[in-house]
Amino acid sequence: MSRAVKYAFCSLYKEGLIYKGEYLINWCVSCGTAISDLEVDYVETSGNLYYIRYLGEEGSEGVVVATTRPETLLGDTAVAVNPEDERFKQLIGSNVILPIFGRKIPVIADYMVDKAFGTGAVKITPAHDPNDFEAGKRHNLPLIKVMNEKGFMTEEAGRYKGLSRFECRKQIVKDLEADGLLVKVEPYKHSVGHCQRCRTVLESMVSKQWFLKIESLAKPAIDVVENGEIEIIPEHWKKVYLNWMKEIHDWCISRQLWWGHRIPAFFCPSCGKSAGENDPENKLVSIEEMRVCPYCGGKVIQEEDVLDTWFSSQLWPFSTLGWPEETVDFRKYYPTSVMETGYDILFFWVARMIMAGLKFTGKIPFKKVFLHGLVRDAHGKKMSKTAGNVLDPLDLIEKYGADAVRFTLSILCVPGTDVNLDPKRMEGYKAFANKLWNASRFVLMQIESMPSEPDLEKLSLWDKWILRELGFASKKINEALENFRFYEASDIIYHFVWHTYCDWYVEVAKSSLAGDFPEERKNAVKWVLLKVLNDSIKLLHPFMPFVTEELWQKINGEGKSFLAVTKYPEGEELFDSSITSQTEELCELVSAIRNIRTEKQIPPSRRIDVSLKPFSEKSTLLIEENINEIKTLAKISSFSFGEHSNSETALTSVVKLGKVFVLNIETKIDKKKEIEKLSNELKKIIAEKERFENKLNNPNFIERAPKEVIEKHKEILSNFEKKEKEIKEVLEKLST
RNA sequence: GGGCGCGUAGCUCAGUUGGCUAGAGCGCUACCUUGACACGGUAGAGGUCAGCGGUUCAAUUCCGCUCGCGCCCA
Repeated sequence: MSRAVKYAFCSLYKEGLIYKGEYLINWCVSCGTAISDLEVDYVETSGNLYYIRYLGEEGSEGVVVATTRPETLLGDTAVAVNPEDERFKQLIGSNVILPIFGRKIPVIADYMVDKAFGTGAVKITPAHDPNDFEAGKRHNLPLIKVMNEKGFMTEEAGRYKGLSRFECRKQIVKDLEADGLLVKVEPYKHSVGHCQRCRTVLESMVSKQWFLKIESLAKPAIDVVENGEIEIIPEHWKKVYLNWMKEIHDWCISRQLWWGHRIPAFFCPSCGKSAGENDPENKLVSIEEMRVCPYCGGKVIQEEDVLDTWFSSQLWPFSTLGWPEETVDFRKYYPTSVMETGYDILFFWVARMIMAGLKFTGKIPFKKVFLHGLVRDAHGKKMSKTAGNVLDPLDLIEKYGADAVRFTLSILCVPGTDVNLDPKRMEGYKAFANKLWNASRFVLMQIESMPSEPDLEKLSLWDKWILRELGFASKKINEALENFRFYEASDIIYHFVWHTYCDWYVEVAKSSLAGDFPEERKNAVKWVLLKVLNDSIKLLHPFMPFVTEELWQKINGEGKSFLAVTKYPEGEELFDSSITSQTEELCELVSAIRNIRTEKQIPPSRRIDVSLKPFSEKSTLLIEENINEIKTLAKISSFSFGEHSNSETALTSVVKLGKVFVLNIETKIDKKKEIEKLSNELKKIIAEKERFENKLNNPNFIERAPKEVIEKHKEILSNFEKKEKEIKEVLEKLST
């Protein structure tokens, strides 16, 4: 790594892309180091706007400037106004008198000045303000440094020398007041740059630092993202990336810290040659230790400064593979496929890896960049030690298990959104792991020996249904994973295992395994139970690696194979859609009966007799074929079909998605309550029905909407009509 | 100041080219220890999709404005 960093530095240097220069940098007086633009935190701060009069040359009233930092006036070398500002036109080119020092400074015209800010005139301190520094370069103004690296006033500050920047401000304000030059002070909110590391207010300061010329590196890095060679996911960040890259500034790569890669550059006290400044033959950098000056043979001294940590991090995709050596790994694995990281370091790291990759290897470092959100606390607050809301992953794992922690992060990983990590949520997924464990236990209990694969076409409706659902789930999970929709993939497998497999299929299987059925049928059910469980475990493995591997071993034989290396189920559409619709109809019926049980407060332990008013021959046949399962699921002792007339104790109904189940259950009913319930239901249905009627009566709708939509609407309408009719009939019977 | 994004159930969030009666998890209510599972089961309650206006046959979805919130860059 160290060698790669030196290599990178030296080669950039020899190409003339690294230079040392006087530059306005962000300086932290407390850390004693320069920091990059990206390490500055802007904090909204209440301060004051000081209005200060700079008198005219011949004692005229001159001009009033507004500033938040009066102490910097000591380093002022001009006053600027907007060239289009009528108020100051006649002043441009004349001089004004700098308060306190009495120095003459020019009034210059520059478009950077905002006519609406303060008085429309601003003081220019090129050595201590980034905008002023740029203006100073444009107008050839001298740089006067009035503050040192520790935040104290310099020689140039005259009688203020030695004061801290804050004391100096107080004193200056006092002195201005005494001279009658302080026009007014008004409270002012502005954002002030703070050091990300120590929170100290930063200074803009002229200083000698090492820089990397970035423009020629940025161009190709813009191209590869613009033309899609590198894909950023979610796409919205592409815009953010390009925006930043197109306004990129030279990168200040030196730091004055005691840790980090020391810059491999040297200077020679005897001949005065110095890397980055007057090194015409680019000899004063070296990957190897250098002792003597290549120009004069004198003893050289190495630069004390170290490199910004991101300078080495940018090499990561290839330096980890052995670069700058042409290793086997490098040849085999570079470029890599996916870079996955938090969006907060898109600029710090990702952008720089792309630039460095293109520069040093000539290739993109990765094909895709997946940016996930940041982990925050349960209510979206940034975790911080001071706020005391930090969650330690090891504590969470201890409490909920690594599988639950991992699954939770995965299901919360919605692209573009931060992760609000609520331990409560983890509890739910710990329960899920437990559920899976118990379901597996049940399946293993049923199976003494491996069932043989049955003829799929001969399977029962329920068997076919769960296999079909498994196929869908697998397919959707694969799609979701391919598109980095981890939350969706996790959600699908969760729902499938718990609410499809456990809630329905396992319960149905119980009735087949317990009943008096031929061995062939039982074998088929066992095979399906196991097949679906095995595939579910495979599907779940990336999200819950530990419990799934453990179960895999238990089911398929300890140490015989590893789940991690089995093929991930791809999923296919099995059988036809009638399997789904028929099963759904049966589930609706079961739910309808259960609903009545609850409403009529029939305890689960009590078996009941049910008769159902049939709605079609097909349905009747379907129900008869699956009567065993229905009886188990709804806890029914006897089931029959029949149109019942009125009965004091029996008639009731349940409205479900597409149907009205009119059931006779032997229990007392409260007619009044029943009528009330159904009337409410009827109201809702009529309202919905009318909505669809209105749409379908609209000629524009019929004309412009696509055919499928119209058909769908018609179907829904007819369902509502049927329901309305059924409910009305029941109501009529109840009220006679 | 410039840019980006977000306001959907009590909480945290899905809802992919506009088209079923807007979903999930947790929480909540009622009933239930039924031979895999109380870290469980069954059935429920709960939403004028922030507000206003526009485009459209049709808007949670597209556009504009307002209010509230967050982030990034100056």
